[in-house]
Amino acid sequence: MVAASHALDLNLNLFHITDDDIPVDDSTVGNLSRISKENKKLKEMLTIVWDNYNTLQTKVKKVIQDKEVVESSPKKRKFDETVQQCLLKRPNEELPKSGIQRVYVQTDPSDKSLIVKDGYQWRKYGQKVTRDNPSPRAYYKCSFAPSCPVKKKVQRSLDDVGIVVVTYEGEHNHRSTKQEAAYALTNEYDISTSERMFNSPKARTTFNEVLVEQMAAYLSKDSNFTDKLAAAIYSKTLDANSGLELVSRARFKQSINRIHQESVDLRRVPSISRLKGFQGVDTTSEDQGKLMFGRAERYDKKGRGRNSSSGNGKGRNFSSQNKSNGSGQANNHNRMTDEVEAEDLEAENQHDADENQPVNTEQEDQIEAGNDPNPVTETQSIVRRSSRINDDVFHSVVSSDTTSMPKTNGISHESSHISAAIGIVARNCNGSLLQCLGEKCRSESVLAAELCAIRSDCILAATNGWNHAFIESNSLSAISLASTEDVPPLSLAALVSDIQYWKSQMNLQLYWLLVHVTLLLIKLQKLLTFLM
DNA sequence: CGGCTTTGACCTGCGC
DNA sequence: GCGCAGGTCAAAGCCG
Ligand SMILES: [Zn+2]
Repeated sequence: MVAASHALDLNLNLFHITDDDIPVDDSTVGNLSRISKENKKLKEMLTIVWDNYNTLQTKVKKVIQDKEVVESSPKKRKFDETVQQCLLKRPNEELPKSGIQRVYVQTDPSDKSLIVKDGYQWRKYGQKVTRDNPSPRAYYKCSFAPSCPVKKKVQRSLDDVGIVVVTYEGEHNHRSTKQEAAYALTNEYDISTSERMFNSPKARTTFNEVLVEQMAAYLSKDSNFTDKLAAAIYSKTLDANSGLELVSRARFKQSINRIHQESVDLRRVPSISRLKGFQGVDTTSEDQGKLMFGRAERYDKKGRGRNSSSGNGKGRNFSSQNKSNGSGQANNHNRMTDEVEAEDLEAENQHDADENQPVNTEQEDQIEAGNDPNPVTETQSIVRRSSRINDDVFHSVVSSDTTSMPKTNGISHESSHISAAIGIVARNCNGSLLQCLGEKCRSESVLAAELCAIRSDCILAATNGWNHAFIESNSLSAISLASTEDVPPLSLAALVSDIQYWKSQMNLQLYWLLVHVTLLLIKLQKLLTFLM
């Protein structure tokens, strides 16, 4: 994330300064054009990465298909127990006849529904009891039918009731909903789109404002760049003033200090150890099943009410389940608090904190990262509650930081587990703290830790009933994985499944941070034009 | 009211 | 042709 490291605070404070028409020196302009170029490069890279990702995904799929199907003992199923659509175990099996694909999905045996979420929308058109299998077979057509010819059959395995066999027939001639979202992320949010957004007063919705503000807040973490810019603007102001002071130095200094302070505060916010009354949650891999268990239970409870008790032609009663949306929030909340057991921390308004206590953030960050001085990666994700256009709901923001480090002497984070710390902070659009919690997590890879962070964000959003929240991560891989309906790597399937579950339950949206970097840079450019 | 599920009826292919 | 099993249709009903 090169672009993210060149940050500029563009929040409202700074905009007030711009009203006074401050000139900018050439070095700043140079910086900006450089960033602009970098951003372009990043976008190109993104396209390449995305293509590579898809290629890789296809290859992985193929490899998995070639692999022999190995039954795992029920005891070993620590992730996938009771998971509705956890595509954990069974590799796909492409039947000789092309276009027919069989997928084995681990589900809760007690759950009689035959719903397998795979990112596409289906319309059920039949259900039959088959000869030698007690559980019925459900027939689905793609809801884009007749334009899309894909059909699928879903039936529990005869050998293992915990496994659902899904037979796909044909190929979709359209993207899935998740692919659509991912595509929108990578392609639609290009410069021109952003520019249109910011040029049109109508389109400049509250949401976009918050989006940019939050991104600005995120980027202002890099005090290095804000320092430089602030200094540049300040010096230019002094030069240009020549007797006529457009901005009082005191006011300007105050603004700069504020920027610093906010930058410092932003660094402080995710720091778990600083949070009063913080109580971490250890979600080591052994415990990961918990969350899913709760989820599955809840899922199981819903949609039971409307089964017709009459049998079908063959004299068998079917119970079926509704789609998995719109479940009760109160229940949701209880579950979450029961299982996560994280204490919601007291809100802390950081804008009130005007005292300028110098903080060596670099040092502190290292301390907080743990004893290991060589953290592998840092993930930041942000959950934002958007205000829907017509709702007068105030905005709130939740962000989380993950710092991962090798568990053992840092040989390779692929071969050994890593431990990660996840701090989650809820904030409103002003940056005021609303809620904090944190957890430790041990995962098999950095990517898993990133997914873990995203999942935590999802869970927090769900806990608070933040429908339509936005979840951001600077890990493209994690976002991509969570946004595609393709079969994830086995080791990540549970996490991905969890994220997708919450995503659909709460209508969450996953974003890659670069998108917002782009948005911010647009605004930055506009600011500079204005300044000059 | 539209989209989806349910479910009995109907269609089709196959073996005898 | 008949019976059987798998697959599909479509009317009725549910639900947001
Ligand atoms: Zn389709």
